[in-house]
Amino acid sequence: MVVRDGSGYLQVVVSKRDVSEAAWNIGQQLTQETSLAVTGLVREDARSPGGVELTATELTVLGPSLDFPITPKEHGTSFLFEHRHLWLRSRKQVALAKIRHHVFQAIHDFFDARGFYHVSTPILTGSIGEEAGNLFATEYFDLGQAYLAQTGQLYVEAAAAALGKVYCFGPTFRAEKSKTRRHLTEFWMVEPEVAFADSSDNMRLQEDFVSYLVARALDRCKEDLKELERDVTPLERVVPPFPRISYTDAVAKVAQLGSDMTWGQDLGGDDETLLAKEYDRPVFVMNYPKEVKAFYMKENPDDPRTVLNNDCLAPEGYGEIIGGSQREDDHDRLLARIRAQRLDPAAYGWYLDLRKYGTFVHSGFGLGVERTVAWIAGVPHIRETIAFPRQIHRLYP
RNA sequence: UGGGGUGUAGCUCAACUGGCAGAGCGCCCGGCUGUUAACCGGGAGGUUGCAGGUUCGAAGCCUGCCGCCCCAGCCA
Repeated sequence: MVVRDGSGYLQVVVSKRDVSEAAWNIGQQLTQETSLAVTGLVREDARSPGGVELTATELTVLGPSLDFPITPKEHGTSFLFEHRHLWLRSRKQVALAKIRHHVFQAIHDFFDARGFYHVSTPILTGSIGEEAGNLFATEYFDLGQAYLAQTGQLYVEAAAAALGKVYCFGPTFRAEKSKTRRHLTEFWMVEPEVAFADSSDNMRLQEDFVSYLVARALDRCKEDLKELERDVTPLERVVPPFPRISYTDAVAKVAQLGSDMTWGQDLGGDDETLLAKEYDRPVFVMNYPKEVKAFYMKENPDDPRTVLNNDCLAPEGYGEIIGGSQREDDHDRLLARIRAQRLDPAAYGWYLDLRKYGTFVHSGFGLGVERTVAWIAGVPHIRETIAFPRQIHRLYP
């Protein structure tokens, strides 16, 4: 049999001549996922996977397990997600959980080593954010509606004025009715924000950051990547600098490759895949049309139809893992953008204040952790990269 | 929200043109075995998603409803 304690797997051999009759009988009755205590002798043995195994001398059942629903055969996704609390114990799910852990740890290590401060931004917010239609609403005492945060960015801009280099890292919520392999209604996003950094500085930080996360996974998750049968050669190519292409050039390029999109539209999922396939590492697409992007992005002085932003597209069809931009730091221009998008300036009073009292060039980005983990681990759907995914049709378990 | 698909045993699926509802795995009983998703023999297990309709006869055809999956949009 194989036992598991989280640190790894160990093959255990129960041999009739080495155990009491009672222990032998227990061994005969053992079922899948029984919780047990085993005492014995560790031996090298070429026949064991891993080369080491344990000859049991004592065997105690701590918690029996009858009719464990997840058998070693095939199951469909609906069934597995209904039993997510038990599915977590499967080898591939354990490997994914470990990769996720190391990515989380690497995020904190990267920013700490570069002098960033971690700031906790609120999950309950007023109506401030990007698009009101995508917010989860709840009652908030006498103050009316509150919403679950869909970004910490605006808050982290305020913190950057205090601390220079900051990041927030937490769950974010989008009430989008999205049903694709790249979407969850609750996901984790890390959002750095840097004072006195422009759009170019921002992309340099992004390529260093993404490369660091990949390198960390390659270093610490060898066994887990192997368990998932992930071909790591594409990951080994992920080193700075990443190629940069303007939105305008990207449109021309995907048109050449057969897409029918035109200047002014956002890049669709197919367009992103088409473009990403042209490169052997993540690629930056810069300076999108103003109309398809958020109000807080700074206008591009060289081409006022566009803004100083960038997306970062992961290779192998994993799509957008980062959206970032230089922020509009001029009070009057920002106010004009807020009005142009028919947002309520009163709700953004504090955000406008940041431009009123010692404004400064600053930039930042948001990286979707589940998308990043899915790409690194090579799994087709991001819902497996989080222990209990929240999707439009799933709230259990 | 739109397009496509799907729903049959605990699980994964089959069942020709509408003609006796089946297999593998799991489970139970027995055997064998340094195993790797072990193997061999036997057994139990069904309101074919729900409601109605057509028909001598419906898992299959028709109508309505429900669930799920994939893709698109939105985005990270």
